[in-house]
Amino acid sequence: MLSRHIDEIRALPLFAQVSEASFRDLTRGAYVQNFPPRAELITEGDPADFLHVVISGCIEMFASWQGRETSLFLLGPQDTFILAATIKDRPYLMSARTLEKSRLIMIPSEDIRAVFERDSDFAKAIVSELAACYRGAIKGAKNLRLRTSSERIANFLLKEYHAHGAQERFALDFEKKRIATFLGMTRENLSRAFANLRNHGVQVDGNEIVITDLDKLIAFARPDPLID
Amino acid sequence: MLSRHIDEIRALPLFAQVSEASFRDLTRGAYVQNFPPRAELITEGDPADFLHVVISGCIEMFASWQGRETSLFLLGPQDTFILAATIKDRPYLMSARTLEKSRLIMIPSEDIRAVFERDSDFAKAIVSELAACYRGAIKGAKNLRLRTSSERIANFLLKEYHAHGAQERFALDFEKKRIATFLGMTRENLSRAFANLRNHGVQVDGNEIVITDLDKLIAFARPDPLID
DNA sequence: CGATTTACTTGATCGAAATCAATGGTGCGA
DNA sequence: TCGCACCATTGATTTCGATCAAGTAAATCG
Repeated sequence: MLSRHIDEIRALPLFAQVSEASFRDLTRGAYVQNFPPRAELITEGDPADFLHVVISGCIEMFASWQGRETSLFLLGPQDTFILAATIKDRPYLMSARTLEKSRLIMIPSEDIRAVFERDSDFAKAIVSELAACYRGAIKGAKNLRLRTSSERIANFLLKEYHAHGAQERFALDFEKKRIATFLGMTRENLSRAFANLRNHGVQVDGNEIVITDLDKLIAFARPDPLID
Repeated sequence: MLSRHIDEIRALPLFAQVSEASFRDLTRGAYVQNFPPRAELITEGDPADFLHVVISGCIEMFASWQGRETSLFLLGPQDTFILAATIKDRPYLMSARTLEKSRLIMIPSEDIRAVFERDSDFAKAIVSELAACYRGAIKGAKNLRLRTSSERIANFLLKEYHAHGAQERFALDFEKKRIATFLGMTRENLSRAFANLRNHGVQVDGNEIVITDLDKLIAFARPDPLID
């Protein structure tokens, strides 16, 4: 089960530098599991029994309080969760659910902590991963608090544009509902914001995007390496 | 200069477990500096030259974009910033300014990275600190996104209440302006929210707080260990 | 002591986004 | 092919908080 994925796991940044022995210790108790869409993987408040690594699919991290719910992150292949809870041996602060059919590796938290204690290369990898997660969280907070929804979409489209080889015409990789979640707004407001972008060099037809005026879009979006 | 503070630095969680040799290496290039109120200590985008540790005073972490500004954290004694940028050797994502007269230790980032590489106890302390920062950031995001401003204040008052030995009458430790920043709102809305809490078991007079009905306040605030 | 700044409060208005509601389009299975 | 989900769009309304505008009280300073 696990062996079919050994190589891709080994290549993940978190494991690339650890010794062969440590890697065996980490994978011995680990297993790979497939989940259907909309499966709740972990629930906030539960003890952090496993570190999860996404192999394929799409995971939403969210949190609830008093019947309200907010989406905090969207994760894809190679992302991990929730490292901080695993390390500190504290309860999860977030819940996770699949948005589509997904495959994950689950590694017992005790194994993570044990290897962390004695393999300094693994400890370094963890620090690097944690620091990256932290900076990602800060960037997300800035994106949300400093920009309007139209500005967030404009920057999102610029990133997609470059991810598609700077083609002026491309298709969105996700359904709009998911993009709305990802950008922290409702799908109604996403629609309105897309409509609004017609004034800023973007044509939208279904999930076909045409950048009609790149300079205008950039002038509106003002992408910033300290946020994006 | 530094020697007067050596003991309190040594006692910080980040340094408590490191060897004497590592501690010397960390403090050799470090220095203590005093800042007046409203001094800008670091600016987002600058290279991460120093890890900062607050000895006394109060520091606001904030970020700007396109003339807008948002306050992200308020730090006090024993808090550190910005560890993640130092570790990854990336630019700061946030700016920092003093809110009052403050004293800080500044440790060259290279020294942090050097000791981190070879002292695994220090590496562990860094992981613990980073994980704590990360979880703090998540809690902050949940507090902000899942609660209204009145609810945030209600929970803030409950924490102050317990910090003052569960006395029903106590004085606020900060000026309201600062509390507003800390809770992510304007001082006008803080005033309104305080007024609103009169319906939920709290009397406010200047910076004197009287909890007239604790159960009512708790019922309104719904404190949650996964947020507070 | 009076003058000026600073902190706080309160009211009025504005704006961004959420919510509610209605409708149109598309794919899918019976 | 018909119905049925599900997604997306659009409009109307509401809500929360920000902003603007006075005005008061307390603190500081000449």
